[in-house]
Amino acid sequence: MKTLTESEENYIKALYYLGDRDAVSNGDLATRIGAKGSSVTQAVKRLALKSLVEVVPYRGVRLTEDGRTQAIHILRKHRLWETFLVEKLGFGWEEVHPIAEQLEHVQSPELVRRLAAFLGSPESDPHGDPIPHENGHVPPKQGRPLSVFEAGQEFEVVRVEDAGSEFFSQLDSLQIALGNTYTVKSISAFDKSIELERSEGSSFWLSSSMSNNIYANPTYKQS
Amino acid sequence: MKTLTESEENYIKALYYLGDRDAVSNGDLATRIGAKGSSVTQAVKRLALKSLVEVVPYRGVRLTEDGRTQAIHILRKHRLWETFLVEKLGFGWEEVHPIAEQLEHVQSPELVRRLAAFLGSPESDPHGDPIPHENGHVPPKQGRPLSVFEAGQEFEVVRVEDAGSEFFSQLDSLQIALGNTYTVKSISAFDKSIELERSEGSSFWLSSSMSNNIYANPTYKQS
DNA sequence: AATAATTTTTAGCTTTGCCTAAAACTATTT
DNA sequence: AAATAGTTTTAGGCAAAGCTAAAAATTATT
Repeated sequence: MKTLTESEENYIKALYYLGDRDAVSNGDLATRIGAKGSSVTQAVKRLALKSLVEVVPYRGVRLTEDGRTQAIHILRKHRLWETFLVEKLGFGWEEVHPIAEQLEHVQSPELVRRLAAFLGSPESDPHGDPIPHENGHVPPKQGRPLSVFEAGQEFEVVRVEDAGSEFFSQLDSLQIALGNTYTVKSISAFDKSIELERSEGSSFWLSSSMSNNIYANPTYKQS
Repeated sequence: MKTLTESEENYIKALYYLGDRDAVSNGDLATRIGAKGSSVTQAVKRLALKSLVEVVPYRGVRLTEDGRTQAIHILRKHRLWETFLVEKLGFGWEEVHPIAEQLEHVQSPELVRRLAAFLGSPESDPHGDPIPHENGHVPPKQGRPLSVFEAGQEFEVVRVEDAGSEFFSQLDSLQIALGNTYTVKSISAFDKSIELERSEGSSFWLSSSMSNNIYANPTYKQS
């Protein structure tokens, strides 16, 4: 398993994100990477030479098992570093992504092992995304979007999708954080916005564009 | 102050190490970087275009004030990360250099600030080398080589030079660590090897090639 | 001072990774 | 089925960073 360049790592990470085991179109990959289609064509050719992907011209690119394994390891590093930045250095959860994108390229298996241990082998990162295990196992993503819950349902926020820094500051100003529980008070028939009640009694409205990026598990309160 | 490539950062770091404000020869720089002279000639031309160095053909290269400032910031990052790796992750002091060489290239001033705070704003790294301040001030290197001490003198080990992993394991097996104090019991007239006495009474001999890489401050014991 | 040895630079080649513009292929629509 | 629209690939450039081999400049030696 040879060590990859930073660009190569970014490509297989993007391929895993966009398609996991499925084929990804040149265009989607180009958008995700932020390069032109012609650059992507070239890049995936190089990746194919290293058996990280399989390419069918005009049809798309797909990770090989080897490529997928490597992608997962990079994801593991990314999420461990994000956890470190928030838990140990006190960064806000909206700030850590670009820094983790740099840190994830550092090559040292021992560093990853020690970092994970230092953090207490966390199961999920500050956004609630699962941290792949060292053996390559990727736990499933937790939670369902708030839109699926009905009035009266209590739930625990377990994950948020990265929808930009404005989304995060909105979350912060509403004091929404992972682990918090709320009850659905009502749902607007007009625009699907949701009224939530905090455990201490106060309540507030959440637009559907907000709630679509918030994932939760129902709590079956002991009666 | 534009952001540099990893290669550029390595060049200015090498220039700072080899010459600080003095000119460095192409050959010395090539050896340090691990590249051929012709590559170095090219590289320093690029650096000169960015006003990081001044080049006089056939005469050598010298950092500009801007280049020097940037070198010091990289050194600060390097030594902070080494401290993190040893203090927080439990790495041995002989293992951390190559990992810190990767981490030092991560770009985020806020990360450096928070890392320093997290570590308690350390003055020196695990080898006893001074950590440059955020404002660019570089504290002087501490200690003098053991060879300058005379029999009967007590001293505190404050710094070691990186002389390879065998050197470090030798230090470990003799239980020599920063902060420890010893007394010079005798000095061999033949090969300048030194007999040292530990505070608990036991003693051992140290070859001059070992002692030349160990730096200490005399302790003036209160009588 | 002239020659020899060493160091540095120039010239030309390679790979990575990006670009634009044009050609080729696929998909859609009439 | 043909024309058009959209996507992907090819062709040709460019910059960073390395290399080798040859030329030029500097330093050392006779």
